[in-house]
Amino acid sequence: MTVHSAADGGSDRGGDKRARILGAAERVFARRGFFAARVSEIAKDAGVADGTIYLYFKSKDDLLISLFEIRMKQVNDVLRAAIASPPGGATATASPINQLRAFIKAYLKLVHDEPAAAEVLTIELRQSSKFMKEYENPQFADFLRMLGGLIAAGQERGELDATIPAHVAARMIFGMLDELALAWVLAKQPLPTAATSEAAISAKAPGTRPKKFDIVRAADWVVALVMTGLDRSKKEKSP
Amino acid sequence: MTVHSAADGGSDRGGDKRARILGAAERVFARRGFFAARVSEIAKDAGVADGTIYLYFKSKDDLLISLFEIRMKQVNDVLRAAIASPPGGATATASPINQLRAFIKAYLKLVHDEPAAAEVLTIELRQSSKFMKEYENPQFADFLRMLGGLIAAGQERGELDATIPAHVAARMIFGMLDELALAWVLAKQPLPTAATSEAAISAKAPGTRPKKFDIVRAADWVVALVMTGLDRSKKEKSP
Amino acid sequence: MTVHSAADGGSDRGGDKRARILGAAERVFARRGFFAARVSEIAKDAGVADGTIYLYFKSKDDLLISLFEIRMKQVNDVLRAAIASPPGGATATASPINQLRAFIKAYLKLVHDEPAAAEVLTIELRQSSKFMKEYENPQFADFLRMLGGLIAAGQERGELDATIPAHVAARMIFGMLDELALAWVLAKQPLPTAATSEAAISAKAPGTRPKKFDIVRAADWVVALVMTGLDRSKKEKSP
Amino acid sequence: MTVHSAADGGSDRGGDKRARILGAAERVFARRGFFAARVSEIAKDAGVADGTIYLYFKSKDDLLISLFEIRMKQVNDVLRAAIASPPGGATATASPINQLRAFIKAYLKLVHDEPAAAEVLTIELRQSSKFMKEYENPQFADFLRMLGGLIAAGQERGELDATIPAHVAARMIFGMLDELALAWVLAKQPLPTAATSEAAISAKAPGTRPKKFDIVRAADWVVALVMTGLDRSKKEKSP
DNA sequence: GATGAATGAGGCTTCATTCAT
DNA sequence: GATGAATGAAGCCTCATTCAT
Repeated sequence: MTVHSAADGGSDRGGDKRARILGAAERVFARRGFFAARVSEIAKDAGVADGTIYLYFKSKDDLLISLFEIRMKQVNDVLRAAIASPPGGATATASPINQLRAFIKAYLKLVHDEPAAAEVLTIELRQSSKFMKEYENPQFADFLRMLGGLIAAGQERGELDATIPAHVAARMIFGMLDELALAWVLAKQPLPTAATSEAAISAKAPGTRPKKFDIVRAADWVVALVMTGLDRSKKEKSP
Repeated sequence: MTVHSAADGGSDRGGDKRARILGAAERVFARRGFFAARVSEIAKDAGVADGTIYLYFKSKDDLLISLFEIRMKQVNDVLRAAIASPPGGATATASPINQLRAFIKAYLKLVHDEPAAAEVLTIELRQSSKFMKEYENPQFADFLRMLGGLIAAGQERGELDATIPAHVAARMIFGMLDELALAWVLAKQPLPTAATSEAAISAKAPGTRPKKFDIVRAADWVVALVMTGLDRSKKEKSP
Repeated sequence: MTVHSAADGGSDRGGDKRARILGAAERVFARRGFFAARVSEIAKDAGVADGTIYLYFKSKDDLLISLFEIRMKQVNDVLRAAIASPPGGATATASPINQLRAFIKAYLKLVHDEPAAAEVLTIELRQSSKFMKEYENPQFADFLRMLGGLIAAGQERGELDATIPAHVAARMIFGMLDELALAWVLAKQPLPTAATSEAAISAKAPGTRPKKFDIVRAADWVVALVMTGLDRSKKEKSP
Repeated sequence: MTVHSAADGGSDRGGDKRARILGAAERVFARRGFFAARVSEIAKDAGVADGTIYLYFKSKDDLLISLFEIRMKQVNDVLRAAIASPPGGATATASPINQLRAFIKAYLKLVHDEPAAAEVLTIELRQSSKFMKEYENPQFADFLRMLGGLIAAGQERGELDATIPAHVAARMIFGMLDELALAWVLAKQPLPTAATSEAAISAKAPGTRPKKFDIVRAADWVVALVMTGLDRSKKEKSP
């Protein structure tokens, strides 16, 4: 799945300039970070002239916002599909709990399958106060609404603990997923870019950059934590 | 608790320039974001000349790193104290579970008491891949080690679920705390700065920027989720 | 009188692209100024593609020069006709003085009838030292020669003061006409373009932008000044 | 009189950066025209770094506006002085007619003494629609008011023809002065800059660029035209 | 002839950092 | 130590012009 999703017969030629630019932007943003990314580098990576970028996007900011919206929409689409169709292919509508499980698994699978997108969503998005503070993202609101709706439904059925407000629970779950995604994404790169900045700290304290782990499998851990929690101390209750 | 906290004999005179600069940097970073923050604005806010900053810090980057390390160290100190002393003042060593509860509550209380610091820790830290990717933060490693150690201890005692690796669980919990802190910090500002940039999106989708909530109380929710999870469907509990 | 005036068999179809482009250029130059005018805006205004302009003109510069030459030639034609035919339709050759009067009146009437052309001639022409300094304009030379010739003829006949060199007097009269035209052209626009630039000064000092006046009537004032001057103090001399 | 007027002991060193920049801007604007002038060339000519210019001026536009205002103010000061003190040093207040004469002579002498300033005032000012259309210049309004006031005073005394509105007469006189200044300024340069632009027309039609003339002496011609006009045909005066 | 998407050189401006005082 | 005026590298973006269709 490249950034331009749709059926792409491999021919990256033609009028797909916009998609090429988005793809290049995603790579360069992931490589350098939004602020350190140079428009000229994106252009070169996309194989177009600098000015061409401005035929498709209003500004560098617009490029990031567009990228984010496209990606977040894809995420939402995938998640919506995941919670709509029960894994077993059963036709019965899935229960909120099963939907929640599917949601978590689908999200982390997406991170695994689209690491570049994951970088944009977990890192770049936070790069600019413009996006953090000024830019209200409808796609992200959708994401939270979907997750919160699942939880609220479960609470109404009495299947999920209702003491935690659904939208807060949604935030917490998103935080878990996001942090796992971030840790996994950062663990990936061995930083081949010989850090030019003298500010770069060379001593890599072990422990911060976690050993690479299986993010897809981590979904089970998230489900476990979210569903049953960590506490096993009350087992003595049972006679 | 100002940025220069301890070991500051009250003399806010003389060599406190370093502390004044750090305080100003924290405010300006929180106000503008790291990249949009201007060194000259920090200098003015601190009441020193631009050049003076370079007598105490190697660069703007160094300023952020120093700020982060000081704050994170304070956080770690507070958390260490919180898990060391049982809330009741009892001398007995607290159980891992109680320590975990204390840890979570102390963290969110800190966010509440020091919002400027919270901004630096939750937002600025992620603003630059320079810091995300190149800078290995020993204080953050300590934070994770402390949290992970608590969980590992609980797992060894059989009080906490051992199927989730301790360091992964620590990440998940940190993600929850961090996301709540972020939501709370961002909910705060009513954005009085009349967004001049045309890129600013005017339609403020309700729901993205959450209504202000009680972050201290939210600690109970985090504890609830972490300890017992959300699932209440196993009604076999009842006899 | 549109820009393509004569020799245009009415067929506004087909090869009139050149004329359409010139007309659009005149409007856009008048609206924006030469430097701020965009070739693409001219193209859109003319209803042709950007590239089409380059089928008819070498460059944007060439467009301005062509426009100026065409307009200036028209002006010269009108002026030549005006000084050739005595106003009363008499066949007798007009005297230089009457020709001078006719010249002045015809010029200002032209400004009144073709304000877009007047803008090009009074404003755009001076917008670029490229045109002021590098481009020697034969049409303008003709204009000055015509006016200077009139004056010289009058001087030879003893009807006009000969102390002022004819070509200098021509310059002075052109200056008067040009300045009046400029003042009149600028007085016209109520500046509907909500000045976005912060450089725009808001305080509109009354007096600079003159109230709109009757430029055709102003011809009489020019004639009066040129012919008899302002001085009325020596009238008491005569017994 | 350099751009920074005041007592300048020749030492172009010290804190006079602002003045050096203004002087350089005047030269470069005169040499290239406002639009073709490069900020970097101004900086080099002033012997400062590019960025230094922005310590003293908000933008390139601001530089031109500042330059114009300073120069125009100097012009107004000189003219005010000229019409205040009768040439003979007599203490009696000069008559409007004499003031008008003094005004005209002082203006053209100024053009002669400060050709760079004259270029800015006659050419650059008109380079941008920003200045022509958006920017209302209070100094130029003062100039016109001064000249118009002189004429109105003469008209009230009955010494000057009252059929021409004073402010229109002022415009006409300014037009004459401005056109003469322009012709003189343009006549000066032998265009040593081997025109690089292919658009440059090489054939220099003689006649357009007038032979250099004595602009100070030309003041007498302007006075003659303004006072008595050109018409000498009414010989009925004599007998 | 006509099109208009693409080009790419180059300008204005910002701002972290330096260094003479 | 402290200052803050000066520096100058470098980026985003514009827009006249070209050329494959």
